[in-house]
Amino acid sequence: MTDLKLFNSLTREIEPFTPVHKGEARVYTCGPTVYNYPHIGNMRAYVFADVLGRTLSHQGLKLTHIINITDVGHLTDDADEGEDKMEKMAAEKAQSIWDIAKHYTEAYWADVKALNIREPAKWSVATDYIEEMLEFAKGIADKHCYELDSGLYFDVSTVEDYGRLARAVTEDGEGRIDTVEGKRNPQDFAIWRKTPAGETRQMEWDSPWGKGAPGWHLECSVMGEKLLGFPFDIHTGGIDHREIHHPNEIAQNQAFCGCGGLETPRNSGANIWMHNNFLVERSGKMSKSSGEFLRLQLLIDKGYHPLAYRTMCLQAHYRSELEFSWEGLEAALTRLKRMVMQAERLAEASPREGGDLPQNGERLPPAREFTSHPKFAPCLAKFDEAISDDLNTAIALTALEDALATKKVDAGIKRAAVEYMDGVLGLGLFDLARQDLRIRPKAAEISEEDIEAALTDRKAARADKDFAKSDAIRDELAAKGVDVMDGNPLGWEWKLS
RNA sequence: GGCCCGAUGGCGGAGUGGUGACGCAGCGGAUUGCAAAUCCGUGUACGCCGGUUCGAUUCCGGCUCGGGCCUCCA
Repeated sequence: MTDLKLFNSLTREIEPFTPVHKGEARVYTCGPTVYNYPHIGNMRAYVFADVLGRTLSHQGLKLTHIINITDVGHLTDDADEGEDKMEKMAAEKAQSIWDIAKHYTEAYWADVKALNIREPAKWSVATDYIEEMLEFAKGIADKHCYELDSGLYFDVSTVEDYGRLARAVTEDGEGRIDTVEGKRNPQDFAIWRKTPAGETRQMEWDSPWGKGAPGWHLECSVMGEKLLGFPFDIHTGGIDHREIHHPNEIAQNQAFCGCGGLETPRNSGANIWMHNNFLVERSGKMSKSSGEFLRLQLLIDKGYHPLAYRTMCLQAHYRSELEFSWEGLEAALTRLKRMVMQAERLAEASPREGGDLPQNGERLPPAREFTSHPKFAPCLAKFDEAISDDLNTAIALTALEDALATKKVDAGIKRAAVEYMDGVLGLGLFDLARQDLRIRPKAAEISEEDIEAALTDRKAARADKDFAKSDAIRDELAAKGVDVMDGNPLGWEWKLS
């Protein structure tokens, strides 16, 4: 087992991973704000966090992973006059804010499941922690906060090294507009947002600073501390969080623990802060606020299996921007298909000693036979080295493919080795059949029954050596988006893109 | 305007101071009635200009181009 090294955004260096609690890993992942559907760029963050969690399990650590669900507190913009995202969507849809949260939480969970993202130890829901947030806020209010008409604000000058994570310049930037009257520093942010006088919100709570809702940075500090304890091991999120949300969260954490500056990373509340880079399109970064966005369901509607998207994510390093294109997705689907076909050949083999990765909260079982097998030991070494090197999934994936391509070996050992590596990457190759990857595109002009009927006719024509007819049927099917494949048990596939 | 990042073959994308991953596409072969699918094999790259070095795609400087952030965002 190679020692795990991870890139820490706080120091901008690759560091050895040393658990805070021996034999354990405690991870907090910033989850979605459930005011809309997640797009596939959002989901990249959870695929990344999932691979991180699986890698920690692979390292033999008992994992406690928390992902939060933000159902309150995000503003449509940073000016505190901005509307609350949740309230806004509720108003637009004429639904209760709680129904909105439920609907989009479930939509998010569906995507999580479809992408083979493991269930965390807990989905922590922000509104379940209002009391704790109030306690947290009261604890830091005197020394670090001040009250304005619009709410309770955090004075960022009261903690050391504010903005270190973002490498932010401390002097006032030209482009930054101070929209809230009375803020001591432009970077000061709301801990508690008061409901404007004369208004009533669906989500509001009493507080020493009046009726209102918590600021959107507060929940992560509170849930991280409550559920994992400061300092915990790793805090993850999208790279955008590196600039505003996490620096603010860190400032709150420093205030809470009364500790010093960030030369000592654990004063931030977590030893390591990790951020995945964006999924981008040629037209620019994906954005929810720009109207149309790519949802996982759209990929499925076009006939792409969701795990093709996971494969696509794994082909790149999490810290690199990843270019999304339909061609790229199709390439990933083909790659996945070929892996699945290799795995299907091992379907009958009973794996030696099981290749299962430990589940969330479990410990790694003792070394298995395949780890010392002459043909698989090199694959596993390559795999382990790659995944332990700041999660180099691109190379780890090739090690998995090396194992799949290994010839003349006991199928049971091969299956165990493949299953193990796959357990870390999370493609679930043995839970997939090639047929599962054949998803009917929504726009398909022909039903599967009609395809099968046409193929029966074609088979008869071929038996009669009436190739003109059989080729005509094939052409008709091709025109309707179906590729016929005679020498293949699957028989036919959809033509995508 | 400020801060930051990137530039690798047709596309995507690793990695490295000297034998130039990998995937998809392409090409060749096996297979097929012909194809497709599958399997095997295979070519092509490191933005530009300098510098350091025996040697740089890899280190340093400059330039050009692209992108991100400074507003909600994974």
